[in-house]
Amino acid sequence: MTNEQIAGMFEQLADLLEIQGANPFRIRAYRSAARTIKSTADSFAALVEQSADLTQFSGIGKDLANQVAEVVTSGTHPKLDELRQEVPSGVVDMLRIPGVGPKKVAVFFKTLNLTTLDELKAAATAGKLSELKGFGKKIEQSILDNIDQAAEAGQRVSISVARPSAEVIVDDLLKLDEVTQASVAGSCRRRKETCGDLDVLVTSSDHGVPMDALADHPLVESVLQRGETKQRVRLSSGIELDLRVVPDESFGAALQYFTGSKEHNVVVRQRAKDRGLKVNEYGVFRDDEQIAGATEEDVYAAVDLPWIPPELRENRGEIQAAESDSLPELLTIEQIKGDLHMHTTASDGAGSILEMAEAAKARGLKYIAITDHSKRVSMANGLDADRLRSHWDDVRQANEQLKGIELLCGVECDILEDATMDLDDDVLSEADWVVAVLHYGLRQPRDQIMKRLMCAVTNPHVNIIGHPTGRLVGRRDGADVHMTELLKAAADNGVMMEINAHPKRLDLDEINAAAARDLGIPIVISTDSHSVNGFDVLEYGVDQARRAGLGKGDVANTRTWAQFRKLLK
DNA sequence: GCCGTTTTCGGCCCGACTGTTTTCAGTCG
Repeated sequence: MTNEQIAGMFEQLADLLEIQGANPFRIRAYRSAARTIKSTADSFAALVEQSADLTQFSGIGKDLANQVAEVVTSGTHPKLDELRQEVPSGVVDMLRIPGVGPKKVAVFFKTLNLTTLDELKAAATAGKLSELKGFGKKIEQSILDNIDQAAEAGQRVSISVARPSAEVIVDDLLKLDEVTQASVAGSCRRRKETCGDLDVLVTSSDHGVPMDALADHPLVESVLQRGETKQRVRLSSGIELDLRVVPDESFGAALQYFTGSKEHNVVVRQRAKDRGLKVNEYGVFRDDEQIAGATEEDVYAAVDLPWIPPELRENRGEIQAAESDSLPELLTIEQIKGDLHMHTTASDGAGSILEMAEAAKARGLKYIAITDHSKRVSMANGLDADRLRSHWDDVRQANEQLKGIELLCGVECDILEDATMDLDDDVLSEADWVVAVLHYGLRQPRDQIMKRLMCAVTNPHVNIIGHPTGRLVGRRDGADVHMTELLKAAADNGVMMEINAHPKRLDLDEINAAAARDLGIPIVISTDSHSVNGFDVLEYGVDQARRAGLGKGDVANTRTWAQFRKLLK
């Protein structure tokens, strides 16, 4: 049972309790525990086996600790099963309709006995919803307008899709004479892997101007809401965007507020309260007097904290670090000197060795490793020993020709389903750099997955585990990796860990990357480029590292190759 | 349901927008 699964059960429980009208703070407790479990690197299943004290984790008390133990040992949750009996899953699906929350869902279920989205749609079409007390024609129509999207609603989009749109809109709003400041906020500013929607903030002498400009923007499909200070639109890409217009003296407070995360802000506001202050999106107030708010720095200073980088604002220790003046100096993309994972036409890449090298050099990289696939990946034209040796000859020859960049002979070697390496040790021993990866058999049981990873970690020639879990963001869970065990073995055997920068992978995630760093494992951020444009994704890997709190010293490919190779076993 | 050393009870962040109301509830972020 993975942390994700345990957290998922608590989240379902919270949804069901909400529809039943349970105590909102009890519901919050379940959500908060789910969040803690999801954002912990250690496996709760393993912790239960070791009889560890789970109440050491924030938001998990005696009762929830028992529930976790029960879930892990029995695989089921009696209270959840009971609630599922009482509330059909189709009722929970109704929560995905924008504008429909637990209270309305409860009315649909309890008074009209509607149990699926289809039944709800039929009832709305027949005009039955508007006959309910507290409901009218507008709500009914809004449900009809949105119900077909309910299946897609709530789905998050990749940061690589969301962020470019938001930045174009911010740039265009900044061109308006009436707009003085503008910024992306929300999860996009925190550089999360995915965004549920976009938040954009502007200050303007005239509220109407930026709102009109947004409504007419080529990326915008329709306006969903418009008030005095807030406008919600849908982009043609399907992403929804909130625009907020605030006065200049409130820009910092609004930016802080709308950047979130919610959990981070709760702590900031509690600190304000403890100091007799109130923080809202308009500023920091003592009684009715505004004492801060023009800049984010002022807001944090008002609660006795230094400015905290948005990537860290998740209430995962950054407040304590800020308090003790030990916030990390986060990695920047300019500090990356080499890229150690990429493909060429020798396997499934689109660029030649020289094309990839020139493109890397043009981006300021000083060294790259050519790491084409090994033979098991036949679909990608993976290389056997003979082809690989001949390919390395070409790499060495290219290295002779090129000035200003160093080329390394590498390979992305599969860890086979039977826990052996796809290439023999004598071949691997000739490589400058060996990336070991799982591609096939990701659904194998944990024991076999771990056997395979241990085979790679203990191999004397393997330098790094690439995309360690094999997950695809929002599409496929990774293999059932016992991460704590893997990281410990990697640390013991001098094996590094990759943050694969491709926005579909971002693997390790920020939780596990931080856990690796804590064990002193050098992290390498790699693009896994399959073409000369593939290097573009580096920024997403850097963002992931920043969210993990990594600095220059934690990331090995900030070093020159001469320094880097001293880290190799 | 969690949390805490001023508390083991009584708190738990705050405001905008919408739609349905004649002053507020629900939803959202």
